[in-house]
Amino acid sequence: MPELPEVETMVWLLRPRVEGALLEMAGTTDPALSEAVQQVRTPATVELLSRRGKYVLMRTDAAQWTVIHPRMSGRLVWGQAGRGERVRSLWRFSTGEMRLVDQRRLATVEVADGTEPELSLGPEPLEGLDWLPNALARSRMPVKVWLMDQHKIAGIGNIYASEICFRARVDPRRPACKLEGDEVVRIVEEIPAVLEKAIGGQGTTLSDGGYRGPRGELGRFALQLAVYGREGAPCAACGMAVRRLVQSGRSTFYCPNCQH
DNA sequence: AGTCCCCTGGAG
DNA sequence: CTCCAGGGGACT
Repeated sequence: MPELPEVETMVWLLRPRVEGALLEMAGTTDPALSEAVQQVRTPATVELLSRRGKYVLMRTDAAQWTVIHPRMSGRLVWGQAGRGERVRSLWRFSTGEMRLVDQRRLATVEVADGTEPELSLGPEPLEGLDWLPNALARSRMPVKVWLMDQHKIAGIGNIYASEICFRARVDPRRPACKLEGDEVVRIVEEIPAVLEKAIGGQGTTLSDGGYRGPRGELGRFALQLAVYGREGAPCAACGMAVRRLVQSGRSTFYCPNCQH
């Protein structure tokens, strides 16, 4: 479920509890994760909890990195998991416990020694986008597919890619290299606008049970999704029915009137 | 860029 | 039963 804003929110909530804490034990009940989790050296003090793209990274003073990717349904929670939630892994700290809950068991955990592991990700979208116009000009990929390509830009997923195209008034099928100058400008503006607004709302929640805030509340951004998941509903800007199409096997939502 | 795959569950 | 789901890697 999580894209950059949800992962950022997760890290933001966990960082005050985890950084500086003593990691006493790491364990898992899932065979798919045991090889990685067994390598975790304890006890060790956590020096850093950070995000890169949609990954969570934790560094300890044992010169060791744990890299967690929530994929579709994973989530890191502090304290107890909710009733019926599938706990795949647990980290016990001097300050309490962190759990990886993951209904679909698609999340990954990797452990690496030494320097920060290479993740083969494009640049962070909230650290300046001066490079983006040139990068778009070099690709014939449909712009929405391009935005979701983690090697090109890190952290944008299926929800926010549709939302960014809508707010930039760009047809998601348009080849990246064929965007007009003002369309590129709007894409550059809307990427941080959409992501930062979502972070401010502590991520997005859909009614089917994705991300929940610290007290189980609905993320505020969910109410502001303009097109994602709204096939057939009227466009907030013009009233025309929102359409759904499939690009690279993923649903894209757009307004055929507002987005050319 | 498309297809299949990993995995589980909900909706229709 | 089929289709769908916020991700992404390995194929073609």
